[in-house]
Amino acid sequence: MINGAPYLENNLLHDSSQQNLLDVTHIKSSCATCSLRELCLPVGLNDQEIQILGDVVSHKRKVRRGGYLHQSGLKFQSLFAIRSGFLKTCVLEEDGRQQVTGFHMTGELLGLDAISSEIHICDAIALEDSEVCEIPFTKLEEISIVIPSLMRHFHKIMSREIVRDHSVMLLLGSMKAEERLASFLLNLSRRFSMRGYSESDFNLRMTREEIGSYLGLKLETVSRAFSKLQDENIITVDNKHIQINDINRLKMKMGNSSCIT
Amino acid sequence: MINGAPYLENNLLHDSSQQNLLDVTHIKSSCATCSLRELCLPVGLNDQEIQILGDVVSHKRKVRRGGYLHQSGLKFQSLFAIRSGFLKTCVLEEDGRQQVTGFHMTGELLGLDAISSEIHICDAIALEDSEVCEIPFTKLEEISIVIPSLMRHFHKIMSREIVRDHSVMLLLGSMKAEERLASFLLNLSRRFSMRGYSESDFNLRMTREEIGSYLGLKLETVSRAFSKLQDENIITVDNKHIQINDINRLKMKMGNSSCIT
DNA sequence: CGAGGCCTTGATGCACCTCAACCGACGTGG
DNA sequence: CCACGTCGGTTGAGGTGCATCAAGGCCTCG
Repeated sequence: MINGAPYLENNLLHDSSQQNLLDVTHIKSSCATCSLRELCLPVGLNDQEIQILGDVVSHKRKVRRGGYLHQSGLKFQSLFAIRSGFLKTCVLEEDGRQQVTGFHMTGELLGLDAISSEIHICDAIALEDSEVCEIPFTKLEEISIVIPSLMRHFHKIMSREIVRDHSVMLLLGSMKAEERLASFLLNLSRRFSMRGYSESDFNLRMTREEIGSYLGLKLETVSRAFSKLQDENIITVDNKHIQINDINRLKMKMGNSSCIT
Repeated sequence: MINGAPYLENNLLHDSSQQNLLDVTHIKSSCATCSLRELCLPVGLNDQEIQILGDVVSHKRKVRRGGYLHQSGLKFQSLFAIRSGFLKTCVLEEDGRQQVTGFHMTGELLGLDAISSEIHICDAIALEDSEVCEIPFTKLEEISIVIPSLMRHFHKIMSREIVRDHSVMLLLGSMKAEERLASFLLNLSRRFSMRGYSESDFNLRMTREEIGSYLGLKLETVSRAFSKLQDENIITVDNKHIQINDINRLKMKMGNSSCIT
């Protein structure tokens, strides 16, 4: 999908990848050679341990823009580590509204919320063509018995997700629209910069409505908040292209509250 | 505290001890005889495994009403399982405001958010005299290597916390005051009923202000929402004593949204 | 008794929602 | 080619739900 390559390619490894309903393809991959190993699950593992993990994480899946990585209600079997691309997770309410619970980029792990019930309780949708590594969860638990440092790191990842959620709760519970948007932009900025991209110049992958859903605001309010920050010369907005002109004043906008982690 | 008894009493049963800086006491305990083992970490373990776990969970701590179980910034070493009582967790912002991130009752596990940084990032404060079991986290990780079902259950507990946080995010992001309060009351009701207490008649342990902080509302708004639900004969409010008169209509109040899990 | 904590209720203001109009980009089909 | 619809975004006008400010009641405690 990234250069228009056919999805239905057939490779001969133990991986026979047909496109399924969820709009993905399967490809062999390995942790040992992955450029994300300092960001992803393998953090802190030695070569041998990475090899064991890589054998478990044998499948790579592609999800095209707009496609589902997983859907609410489906049985949970694997976590997904994002190799490239950008996804959102969202829960669908009975009345059709959907609430975005997170935006996810390379090196992040998806599916942690499904461990408890073994059923996916949210949808994961690609906001741009994406590739993920599939990590069968029971196998991950098995090898984490022989690789204690992997287990420890996995626990930290889950814990970090809880911390992140708490900071979003704080945002939703006590910040004004402009503060929320500032916090959101700074969070994106930091995550882009951690991945080697510019911290002050990036493209949003999501619509105003998705941002609003995540921040507990209506899309018009998000748009107005963007305009206001631009009027103050703190950022420059050109549709989805954002430049942060004065990151310190953007931080001031958040008031005394701490940023989304 | 409850009846004005001195705190520094020294009794000779397995029930006493000295008050330390964090206002707690240390006592020997065991999972094998704990009435909460179907609710707490030991879920699904056999007798031998419970024994191993019980040996690790050797200390019981008491926290008086208003006392800290742990404080933000302190080094994380143990998880805490609540044996009795009721606690809140909250983060303190730079400007002095505090936001409640959760209310916690018997059988629930505290400290999961501190695993990632190994530093407590929130305060845990007892809302009534409470007892907790202290679970040294590195030991828990060690024994979960030899008790895979413990590891699996622990992962589910962490995952459940993430699910819970997502449902609170949904509440904060999209529900009106009355819906939030209804959701909150139904959540308490369900958790009380799981523990053998009445689902329709209970006492709140927290103030209106703490409820408001948790729900992203001001205390006056919480108070008005209580009054409104009472005016409609859905609940009866007598200060902290709540009776749910019509649980179905209370559920309707939440709209189509799902409850806090 | 007075002080302080917790709660309730009323009056007022404002931040955000809602509704609506409009714009530009893009794709489609006559 | 242009007409047209759709989608995402911006902006304005008006309404409203909640915050804010303020007063007063109840209870406990010293």
